[in-house]
Parts: sequence; C-alpha cells; structure tokens
Amino acid sequence: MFVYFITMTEEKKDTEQTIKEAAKKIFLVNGLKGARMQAIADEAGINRAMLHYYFRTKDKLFEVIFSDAMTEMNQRMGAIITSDLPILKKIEHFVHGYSESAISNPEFDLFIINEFRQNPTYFDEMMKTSNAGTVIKGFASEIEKAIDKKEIVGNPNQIFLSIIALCIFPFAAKTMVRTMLGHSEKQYTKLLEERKDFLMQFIIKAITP
Amino acid sequence: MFVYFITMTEEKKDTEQTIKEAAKKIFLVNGLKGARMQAIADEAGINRAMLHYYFRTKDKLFEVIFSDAMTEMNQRMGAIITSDLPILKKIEHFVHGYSESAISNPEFDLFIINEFRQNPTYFDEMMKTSNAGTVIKGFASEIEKAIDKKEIVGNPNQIFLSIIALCIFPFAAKTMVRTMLGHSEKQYTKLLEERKDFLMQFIIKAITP
DNA sequence: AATATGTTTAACAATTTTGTTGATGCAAAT
DNA sequence: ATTTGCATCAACAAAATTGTTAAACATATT
Repeated sequence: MFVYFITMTEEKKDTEQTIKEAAKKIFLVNGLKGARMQAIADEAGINRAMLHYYFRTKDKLFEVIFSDAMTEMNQRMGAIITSDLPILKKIEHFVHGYSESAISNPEFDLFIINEFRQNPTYFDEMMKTSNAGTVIKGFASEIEKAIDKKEIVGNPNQIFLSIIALCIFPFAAKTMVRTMLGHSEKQYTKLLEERKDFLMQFIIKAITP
Repeated sequence: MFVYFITMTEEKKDTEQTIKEAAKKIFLVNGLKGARMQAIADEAGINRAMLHYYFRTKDKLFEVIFSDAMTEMNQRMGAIITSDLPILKKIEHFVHGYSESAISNPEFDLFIINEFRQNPTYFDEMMKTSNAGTVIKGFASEIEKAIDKKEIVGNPNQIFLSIIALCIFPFAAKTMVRTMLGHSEKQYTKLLEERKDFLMQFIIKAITP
C-alpha cells in the first residue's frame, strides 16, 4: 500500500513533468503562436486534454515554461558575478560559464532572442528589476572601467556586444552554422566544446592593448 | 486616357507590392505558422480577401517571401567574392558588405536563423547547389589556406564562426542587445554604423599572428 | 466490497483562422 | 451609353485549433 502511494505520486508528477518537458521542446522551437497543443501532446505521448487538465490553457502553460526559461537566463547571466577578479578573469569566467550552460540547453538562446523581439516591453521591465539586468549592467560598466584604466582597449559597448555575440551566436544559430560547415551533430558539439578555450584567446588578443 | 492607364497599372502593381511588403514584415517576425493573414492584411491596409486574390493561399504567399529572402541571402554572401584580394582585405570586404545590407534589412537575419532550424533539409540542399553555398565553402577554405601560410592564426572553423557571429548577431539579436544596453533605436543604429570599423580592428587583432 | 478521489480518454463545443464566392465598383474599350 | 474585365469587399463556408465535459478507469480509504 505504501509502495502504491509512492508509485502513484511519482507517476502523477511524472505526467506533469512530461508535459513540461514536451512543452518546453515545442515552445522553444515554435514560440507561443507557432506552437500547437497537439504537437505538445504528441511529444509527451498523452491525450491533449491532459494539457488543459494540468495547465488550464495554452497561455498558462506557456507562462510556466517561459518563467522557467527566465530563471535559467538569470542563472546564466549570474555566471558573471565572481566579485573581485581582474577583468580578463571575469570575462573568462563568463565565457566558460555561459558555454557550459548553453551546451546543456542549446535551444534556449534562440528562444530568448525571439521572445525579446516579440515582447520588448516585458524585457524592458525585467532588465530594471531582475538579477540578469543588474548583472548585465554591472558587466558593461566593469568593461568601461577597465578601458579607463587602459587594461583593455576599444569601445565598451562594442566589446560587450562582441563578447556576447561570440558566446551566444554559435548556439542560437546552431543549425545554420552546422549546415554551413557541413558538420554532423557530433562534429559541431565537439567544435562547441573546443570553443570555450579558443574564445578566450581570441577575445584576449582582440581587446588587450 | 493614357494617363489613366498608367495610373491604373501602377496602382495594381502597388497592391501586389504592398501585400508583399506587409507579408515580409509579418512573416519575418512571426514565421509561417506564427503569422496571421489578418495581420498581414491590416499591415497592408486592405481586405484579407485580397491576399488570396493575389497569392491564393498562405503557404504560397510565404513561398514568395521566402524565395526573395533566399535571393537576398545569396547576394549578401556574394559580398565575399572579390577574387584576388589578400585574406584580410577579403574579410574586410565581407564585414563591410554584410553590415551594409544588414542595416538596410535588419529583420532578415533572425528570420533565416529560425527558418534554418525549422527546415534543415531544405537548407542542406541549398548549400549544395546555391551561390551562397559555394561562397561560404570558398571563404572557409580560404581561411584555412591563410592559416597554412601563417598569415593568420587559429582554428579555421572557429575563425569562420567567429567572424559571422560578430557580423550577424548584432542584427539577429537586435532587440535583446538594445534592451540590455538600454539604447534607443537611434542609439543602437549608430552603434551598428560605427561597428563596421570597430569590427575590422577587433578581428585583425584577434587573428593576426 | 463499497466508496471516494484524482486521472485519463473520447467526444463534443467554441473559437480562431483560412479560404471562397457573389455582389459592387471602377476605369477602359466599343 | 453599354459592355467588358479586373479589383475590391462583405458575408459566408470550411478547416484547424483550442477548450470543456461526462463517462470510464485506477487506486487508495473505509
């Protein structure tokens, strides 16, 4: 009996979790309007009515997935905070940290970029209040300070933009780049792994005086 | 009478053109499934039936816009071909050429990235046959040669990926970056303009021995 | 065994979106 | 002035998509 209880609870959670994972997969690729509830149900291997039973509406389900994604974004950006390291070490910490989490969830980057465009006001608000917002602005101003101290050279905004471009683009445009290079999934994953180290050398060369 | 004839013809073409421009705007932001015919009609300021009158179905209308986008992509990538310049000049030519065309059509980049993901096989095919495909592979192999000749240093694929990341990302993730930097549309446009020159210095420093 | 509780499903209803058609207008040709 | 041919629109029909419900099912509690 006790065993049954555990089993049942686990299976219940499993359904909800299964739906969330399926929904994440579909929403991340198709966006809110582009996604179909049936596609999510198929992905989860369950009846479509279950989606409504657990999450009421498409919008509410999306909201859950979206919040999770935001939390993840805050965590990723949090990788920058490492208090009192010199700027190059800080950049290195960010590059490695970002790459690590992007490798484990490579669909995420493009989703965020798309959502930003579709819902700019939401993110405007978020930048003012959230962890990510503070971190990003802090990072940008640290770059500025380092330039003042002649530790690195260039325009602060351009440098900031370049660093995140080099980090994010390989994941956001994964399929495109992979196709351009004629790489298999495996080859490209290897490229991304190796990139962590390549990038630091590349960036350091580019910004040190 | 002659004047009337001209006027009428122009207005007819205008409607079709108006629809195409509106459709481009909507499809580029929302994708095929995410776009709504009513949204396109509203954007064009005409009755929705007109879309069907001129283009039959949503799919066919999308196909037209998509083909145009592919043509543009081929043209952009063609900016690389400048026959016998040294590698750094060739890169410079690409960076400037790409930035120029991206500034005039900034929604395009993210659209292509998204379509690549949604329809990988289509692009796989395209890379084998099209202008863009040849150009991209040629560019990648030129970088490889230059590395052999010790003109530049690094891994060829990483360098190729880095160059296109630095060029494309600022447009693809425009809204995101703009929000992160707290820039207005105007400020960000200025940043993109200035970036043409910044980028070349950045890239040269990063890849010369 | 009977009951209660939450889960699942198929069928249905409502809504949204796409696609069609017949009536109307408008300029050019006769 | 009448006719012709295309463009436009409002209203309608069809299809796709989302949301609801009542009944069946499973499992734990009594």
